[in-house]
Formats: sequence, structure tokens, C-alpha cells
Amino acid sequence: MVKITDVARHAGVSPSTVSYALSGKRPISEETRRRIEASIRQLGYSPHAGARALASSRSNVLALVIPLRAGIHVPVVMQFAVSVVTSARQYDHDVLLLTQEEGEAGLRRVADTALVDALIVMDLQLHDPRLQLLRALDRPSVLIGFPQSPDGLTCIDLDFRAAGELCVEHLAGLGHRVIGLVGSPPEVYVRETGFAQRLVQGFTAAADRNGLSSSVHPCESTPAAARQVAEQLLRERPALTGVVVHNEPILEPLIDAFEGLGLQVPGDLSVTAICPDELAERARVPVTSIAIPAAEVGAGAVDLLMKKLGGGTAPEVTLLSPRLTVRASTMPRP
Amino acid sequence: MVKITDVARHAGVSPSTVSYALSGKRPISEETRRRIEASIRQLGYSPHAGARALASSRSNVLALVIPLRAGIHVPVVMQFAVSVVTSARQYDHDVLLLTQEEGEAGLRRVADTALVDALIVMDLQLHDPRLQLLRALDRPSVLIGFPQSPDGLTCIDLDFRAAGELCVEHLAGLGHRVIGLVGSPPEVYVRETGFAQRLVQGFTAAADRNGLSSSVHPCESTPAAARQVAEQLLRERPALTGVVVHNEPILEPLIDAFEGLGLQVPGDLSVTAICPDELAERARVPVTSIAIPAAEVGAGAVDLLMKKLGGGTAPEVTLLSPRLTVRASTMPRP
DNA sequence: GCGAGACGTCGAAGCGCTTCGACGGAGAGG
DNA sequence: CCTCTCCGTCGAAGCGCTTCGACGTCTCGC
Repeated sequence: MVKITDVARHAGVSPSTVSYALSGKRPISEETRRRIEASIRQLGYSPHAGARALASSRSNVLALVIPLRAGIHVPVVMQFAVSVVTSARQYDHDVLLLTQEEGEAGLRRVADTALVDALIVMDLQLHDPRLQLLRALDRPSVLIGFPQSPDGLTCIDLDFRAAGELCVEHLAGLGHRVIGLVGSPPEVYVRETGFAQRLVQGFTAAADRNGLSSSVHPCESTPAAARQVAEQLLRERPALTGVVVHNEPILEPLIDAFEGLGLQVPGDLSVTAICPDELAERARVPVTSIAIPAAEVGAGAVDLLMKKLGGGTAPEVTLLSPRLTVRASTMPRP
Repeated sequence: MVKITDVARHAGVSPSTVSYALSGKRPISEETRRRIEASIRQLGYSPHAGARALASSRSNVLALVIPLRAGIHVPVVMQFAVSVVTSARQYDHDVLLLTQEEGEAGLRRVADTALVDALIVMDLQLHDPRLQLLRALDRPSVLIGFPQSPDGLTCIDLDFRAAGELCVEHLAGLGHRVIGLVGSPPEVYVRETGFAQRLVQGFTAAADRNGLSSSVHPCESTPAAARQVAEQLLRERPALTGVVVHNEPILEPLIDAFEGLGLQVPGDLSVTAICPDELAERARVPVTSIAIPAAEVGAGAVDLLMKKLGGGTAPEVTLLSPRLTVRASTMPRP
């Protein structure tokens, strides 16, 4: 193994000079730097990560905790992960993968052993025991998603309230007057981080603001439940012409159900969804939708973390603006 | 930060004794060990990963390279990843996540900086440039999947040949005499690691052995292509009563296509597939299938790696036996 | 023309841990 | 009873890097 002293000798300088040339923490003359770089290349030197971490108390590694819970859309998680890794590399950091399974112990372990410099945690519960821990840890962290109260933490996610509003504005702009929201399973509204609630709030507020008649319907993620909701909606609100769906698995079944009940999409009923583009695109009727901007969220999380690692301060809340992609499932009210 | 010398002082022993108590590399008396453990707990000591890595030249971290390529079924990749992380933890190791994007440079970097002790690489190409690199690296590695020739490397995967055979045996056992294999897109047979080819070999060999009439049909992953293949099959082989599908995205469209042509599944046509259970289960007709045992493969990869890290030797090739789950899509020939 | 900085480099002191050789004491074997 | 071993522990020497203070050399302003 070639080490920094080898490089130093080869370049005719001291090890500290090599170190400074590498880190840029002190000025080094152009010529010396060049010589050092040449030596590094010739000898094939790469600094030992452990030694570096020990001496500098920086490991240049981030922890990423991914969720395993049922009901999570796996491809989206993967997008987050990939985007975090890619962004981290831009800052010359690597990413250690932790599963939720490891829980608090895992977080504490990687933080306390200084294996990682900072943590990114996905998918926290409303009252997650890890919140307290994250606050107490001596390492910065960023949450993807929002807990009950983000006091003292740093969170980033899609602005679900704005997403709800945007869907409604779109439907209202097309002339729809009676709309419904088919949401996540009831337990999500209890258990999760409030993103579902915030979507509802945005949906309702925008509907009111636009003078629309609206209603909200949590729904299990099964085709049968979708059928039931469709029937119920048509029975209770026969004038319905617009629907917002926030429940990936039943998007297609729900459209099928409506069509089974004699409603054409988008002829009789306009449908928008909050779901991955890929799902919206390949539905039988491509669906006008708002996607979770996984890549942006991941990159944003890393940016925030780096700012904190650099001694800067990050806002507690970062909300990403939703972008609506218009597809074939919405049209002006007949 | 509390360090090993603090623990040593608190327990009234020398730092080396604490180290040996922790690692078990030298015998420590029962009583001393107890005292040390108590001190560790009281002081909340956790060893510094960097220092440990530097002194022991072991980081206790594995690298996992995940694929990003199109056409890869993301949930399966995730299953691999989770299983690798979980298994690694059992050996007190962590997992560093790399994307394929980083390529050779990434592998070299984490290996040369001693950031990781060993590597797991998923989804290699037939003639992957990384193969040479992995052979040259001073760190052990395990491949998930098979390259052209595994000389000097360690590979693990589902035994696709046996999977092909198993599907055929199942159909043959049900009395089917004319069967077809609808496979991956043509480019997969060119590009990839031979798992597709091996499936074909198993399929054909078993068909011959059982005196069945068989044919193989690569197929693009689009519903249109599926429809075309279905038509072609019925035209060319009117006596067809059994089909094996190895192409996740078109499993459902293909069944739809057959039914559109007047064939009932399984009444007129028995269908088996190589695909994730989740896909097989939630199809309109639940499909008899062989799943990629992602959890086993991941765990197996880690086991192999640990063996190599421990100075042991690992077989070049590890094939996992396929398991066929019988569902509603197959029945005895009418 | 001279002091004050700034620049570029060096040497040495760690960072916190593991590991090697050494050593006293106890038990075993002759 | 004496030596030989093995057991349990200690001290010291690194592992390879960063960083701090120091020092000589320029440059610039007045």
C-alpha cells in the first residue's frame, strides 16, 4: 500500500504539504501541487479512509435509512436512494445503507462510532421514537417527510398541500364543479407523517376557494374497496365530474370501476392522481398526475445536510413545489 | 467522546485488555470481562470506526453495487439490497451503497481507500469491464448473477437452467405435450449474463427428455409484442396447451392476449412464469411461478463473502434451486 | 528602507484503536 | 522441587492521516 509519506518522498516535499495540496486547506504553489499530483498518479496513491476519518473526525459517509413498511411504493424508495447516493458523490461522500429494521440502535451505532458524519431518514412515523434520538445525536440529520412537529430537525418533502390545491385548480379550470378525493387507506391518516392530511387540507381549501362542492374518501388499497368507493360516490354525488386519487395501487382499478359503472374517463369523469409518472403513463388511460419528485427530494436532502455539515444552518421545513403533468384523463366538463 | 482509555481506567485495566475483551482475540478472565462490560455500559462507550479500521485494517463495511439499467425489476433489486444489509449486520458489518453509474472508478475508489473490506456486485454484463478489475482488486468480491466465465470470481444466483426444467416438468406432469417459452426481449439474450440462455437450455433439454414438442420465442416487453407472439403461437402450434413466460412486464398482457384469442387460462392453456411472487399472485389469474429467491441470494452472497474474508475459500459457482409455487394458471391437459 | 503581512512549507503531535512481545503467576509434568 | 507451559494482563509501538504552530521568504505600503 502506498501512503502519503511515499508520495511526499517521491515529490520531494513533506507529508503535510501533500495533505494540504489534497485538501486545499492551505495554499500550495502551483508548481508543487503539480509535482505532487504527478507523484500521486505515478504511485497510484489513494488515502486510507480510516486514517483520514481518525485524523480529521470526518468519515465522509452519510447514513441513509430506508423504509421497509408495507404500503410503501418500492420504486419510489429506490429513486430516493439512488438520488441520495448520486448527490452525495458530488460532495465526495459515500452512503451507508441502513434498514428501518435496525431502528434506533442502528442510528445510534453508526453515529456514535463515527462511522457516518450525518444521517438521512426516510418515512418517519408521526410520533417516531427516532425523532428524539435524532435531536440528541451529535450529528446533523435530514428527514424526508414530516413528523408531527419538526422542531429542531430539518425536513424536506413534496408540498402535499400545494399538490392538493394544484389538482383542484386544474379541475376547476376545466369547469368541474363537483369533485371528490379518493385517498389513502384510513390507517395512513392515523399513522403517518401528515402528508396525507396535508393533501386533504389543500384539496378542501382550494375547492372552497373556488366554490366547488367536494368530498373526501379514504379507501383501502384493494380493487374491491375501489369499486365500493366508486359506487358510493356516484350514488351520493351524481353530479360528480372530477376525481383526485391519492392511492397508487387502486388508481387503475378505480378507473375500471367507474367505467364499469358507465362513466367514461375522461369523457364523463376527469381523473387526476398523485403517483409516480411511470404509473400514470402506463395506465389504460394515461392519467394527469403529480409525481413525487424523488430525485429532487433526495438531492435536496443531501444539499441540506452538507450545509449543516459545513457549519451552516438549514431551514426546518423545505417544501418542494408540485408539478402537474396533463395527460389524457382530464378534459373540460362536458 | 469516551474512548477506550477511559473505559480502561474506569475498569482498572489497560486499554489493550479492553480491546481483547471486546474482540475476544485473547483470553480474558470472566471477572475482568464483566468489569469491563460494566464500565462500557456505564460510560456509554462505542469504539471509533475510523480508528478501528486504521489499526486493524478492517472497516467492517461491504460495498453493494446496485444496477440502474432499464428493464430491471426494481422491487427485486430492493429485496436483494435489504437482504444483503440484514445479513451483513449479522456478521457485524455495514453496507455501503454504490450505483452502477460509478462504474469501475467507484469500485476502485472504495477498495483502494480501504473504505470497504469486500464487494458485492449485482447484474454484471456478459463481458463486463469490471470483471477484470474485481479479479485484480486486493479485496474479495461476490457477484450476483453470472458473467461469461466466472474464472477466479465467486458468483451466486438462481439456477435458471433448473428453473426452466422445473417448469417443463410441471407441465409435462400435467400431461401437456406441446409447450412454448415466451422469453425476454432479444437484446437480453445478447447482452446479459446468460441467465436467459440457461433458462432456455433447461427448458429445451427437459422438453426433449420428456418427449414434448417445444419452441422458444423471445419477445419485446410490450403488450403489442405479446399479442403478436400469442397469435403466432396459436397459428404455428395449434396443439399448444402449455406456456412458460420469462418476461415480467408482459405476463399479464400475454394472458389477456390468449384469452382475447379465445383460449381460457388454465382451461385451454396452462401458464407458468419465472417472476416475483407478488406479480404472479396479483395477476387476474394467479400464475404458477418460480420466483427469484432474492433474500436467499443476498444472504448467500454475504455468507460467501464472509467466508472469503475469514481466509476461507468459496466455490466459483453457487446455484440456488428453484421452487415452483403452483397457482391457478396450470391444470391437467383437458 | 523597513515593518507588517501573506505565502508556502515543514516538523511534530496527535486522532483512538489493535497487536505484538513480554512478564508474572499458577498449574502440570518429570 | 524445579522447570515448562499456558493463562491473563500490560506497555509500547504503530496504523496513515490531519492539523497546528513555526519559520523563512516575498511583497507591499508608507
